[in-house]
Formats: sequence, structure tokens, C-alpha cells
Amino acid sequence: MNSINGHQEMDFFSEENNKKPQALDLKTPWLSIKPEDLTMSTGLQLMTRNMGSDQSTVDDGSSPNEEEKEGRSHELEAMQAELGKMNEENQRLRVMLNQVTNNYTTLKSHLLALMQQRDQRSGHEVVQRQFMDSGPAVVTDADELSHSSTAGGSQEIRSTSPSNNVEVASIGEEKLSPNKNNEQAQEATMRKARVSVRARSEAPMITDGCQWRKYGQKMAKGNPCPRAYYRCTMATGCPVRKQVQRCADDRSILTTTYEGTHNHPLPPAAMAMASTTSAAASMLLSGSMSSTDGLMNANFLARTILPSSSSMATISASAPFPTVTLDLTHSNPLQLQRSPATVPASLPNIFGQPVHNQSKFSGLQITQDQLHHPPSLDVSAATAAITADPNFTAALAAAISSIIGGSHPTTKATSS
DNA sequence: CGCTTTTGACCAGCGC
DNA sequence: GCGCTGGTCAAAAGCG
Repeated sequence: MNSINGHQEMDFFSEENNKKPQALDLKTPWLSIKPEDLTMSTGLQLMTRNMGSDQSTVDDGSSPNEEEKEGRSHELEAMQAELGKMNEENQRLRVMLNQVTNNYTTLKSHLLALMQQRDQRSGHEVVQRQFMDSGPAVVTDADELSHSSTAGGSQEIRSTSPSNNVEVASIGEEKLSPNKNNEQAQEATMRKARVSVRARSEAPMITDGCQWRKYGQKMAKGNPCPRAYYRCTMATGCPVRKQVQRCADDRSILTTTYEGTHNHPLPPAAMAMASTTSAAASMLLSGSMSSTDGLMNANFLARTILPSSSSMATISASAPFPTVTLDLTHSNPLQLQRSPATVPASLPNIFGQPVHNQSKFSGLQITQDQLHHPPSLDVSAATAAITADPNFTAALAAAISSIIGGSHPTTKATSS
């Protein structure tokens, strides 16, 4: 079953599918576009005008043949000229897109730098924060040193033991550069954070677009249904794991708990769930997040996933790991039982995942379907996953929805 | 033959 | 220290 899904989804990596839709060139430059730059409307207006003139020649059936031929040749020249103009505009837009991409990269690095500064100011607080609900898991320097000797042996750096995750972050603080340390700390803590998704499904596992391999099954205490353990097999060494278990009270409810961050490109079908879980994990792990912020963000995330549903998100304070639970059981169950190819239709193409060789903008890829159905909801969803910082989210959401949403300047210009 | 699933064993953390 | 529990490993079996 999984292998079938996986094979289908691997097709998304084909060169053909990796080509960005032309529409992306027009829609994604949202950071630094001035209204006067949006001259795409010129071409459309010309097209409209042409259609009008075309119509007039058809209507004017009384005109002599010579005139008609002459008129058509003029028309042809005009259209060729317009085509040339549009090509130029296309080139300009491509340049603008590159600029926007650069802007985005710069902005992102700024944000990361700021977050790193903040994390450095708060020292161990962030790491300790991840474990404040898990009892006596506060890491002391003595602990780190005693463990570091064992970690240096044949053990893997990416350990499956929670304590070792802390260890990696802490050792890095002493021995590695601050940037690398922060990355590792973040990776280690991201591995700890969990996102639980509750959904009604008769299938043994919800199709989230990823390729999973089952590596274990256990009877969990207090639940007659076994808990299955899966590991992501889309790339060797991908640390992402998930647990799948049916609810003891209502066996139609499937609880899927995700842990970790993918270290490889994801097919669009997998982007939705992976990004959602990653964004939720980011919320959990963002150092500035107060408990109320977290709850607010969690519910925002839930609305992001299924905007029309009454889905709820909660953050567990009692679980051994910080966990966000997205309860989708009140939404249409069919939304999570679709075939892999249609999963993105129910879940927004949002991003937030450190996807290698793939811009985070890939989450904003606009499909042919989306061209016919403006992706305003998807875009607002995307902003939710960019970062857990509510201020950043609000600013970007406003910017994106003002440009890509119904009030797109180009649209206005065309319609006027 | 290669990949996935199954399943018992093993390990670490935690509470008593 | 012991037992319980959750999580992982790895050999064997199953499958296409």
C-alpha cells in the first residue's frame, strides 16, 4: 500500500513536474513589486482589444476582400508586436521574480539571525523549555560531560534516545560554532516536538504523501488497539517518524503522531502534512511563545489546515514531549481519505519545512486548478507556516493576501 | 531478489 | 533493585 503511494508520489520529482508553472512567475513576486511594475495587464488589455477588433472584422462582413486581407496582415503585425512586448514583460517579470526570491532569502536569513540572537540571549532556556513538562529532564553541565564521552564512540550522532538529543545540542554549545550549534539544537529539539493529528479514517493509515516503512508495533497501555511505528523512507537517514493508533473510545478515529523534520525534498502531496507538522513543531519550539500564544497559534494552525472546519488544536502540557494535537475529527472525514494525488486539495500547500534543493516558495506553486480557483486560503495558510511568530505571520499574511488575493492589482487593472 | 511487514527481544526511562 | 512501559532493533517471513 505504502509502496504504491510512494511510487506514485515519486513522480512529482520528475523534471517535468519540477518546472514551475508559468503562473508562478506572475503571482509569486509579492515582496517588492510596485504597482507600476505590474504591467502584465498591458498585454491582457491588448489581447482584449484584439478580441474586440477581431469581433468587429467578423461583424463587418460587407468589407471588400483586399481590405480584409490588408486588415488581417496589419492585425498579424500588431499581434506579433504585442507578442514581442509580452515576451519582454515576461523577461522583466522573471528578473523581478529572482529579485523577490533574493529578498525572501535575505529576509529569511535576517529572521534566522534574529532568532539565533534571541536564543543565545536566553541560553539554555529554550532547550530546557522543551522538557519542562517531562519531569527532571533539566540538563546539567555534569550530565552533558558524562554523556559526551559515551556519545563519542560508535554511536550515531542522530540518536533515538531523547537524552542524547539534548546531549547533541549541549555538546555543540561547547565545541561547535554558534550557528552550527543552533542548527543542531533546533534539529534535536524539532525531533522532540510532536504533532498529533486526529482524523476519522477507516484506512489503516492516513495518506499524507510520504513514503513510510513500518518498523515496529506495540500494544499500548489502556488501548486494545496496537500502536504502529513508522519511519520515513523517502530518503536514507530521514529522521521523521510517526506513530499510528486507533482511538480506544472511537475506533473510527485514527491518531497519527509525527516527530521530526524531513531532510529531503518532498512531493507536493507530502508538503501539506509535513509543512503543517513542521509549522506546529516550530510553534512549540519557538522560544518566545508563551502558553497562551501557543494555544492561539495552535488553533490558528487548525483553522489553517481546514479553514471551513471546526477543527481544534491543543497543546499538551502533560505529555512527555511537547505535543500539538490537531483534532480534525469534526471535519469531513472524506477530506483525509482521498487518494494521495488529491490530498493537497484538502490540505493547503503550505511550507515551513527546511526542504533541501527546494525553495520554501515551492509551497506557493500554483497549479492549473488553482488558476481557476484563486488560492487565497492557501496563501493565508502558507503564511501561517512560514514562522511561528505571530507578528511575522500577520505582516506576511496581509502582504500576500493583498497581492494574490481577490484584490490583485493585475486583476483590477485588467477588469477596469 | 529486493523491499516491506511482522514480531519477539532488547534497551532506557520512570515510579515504587 | 525491580517491574512496567514506550520505543527501537533485527531476524524471519511475506510479497511482488
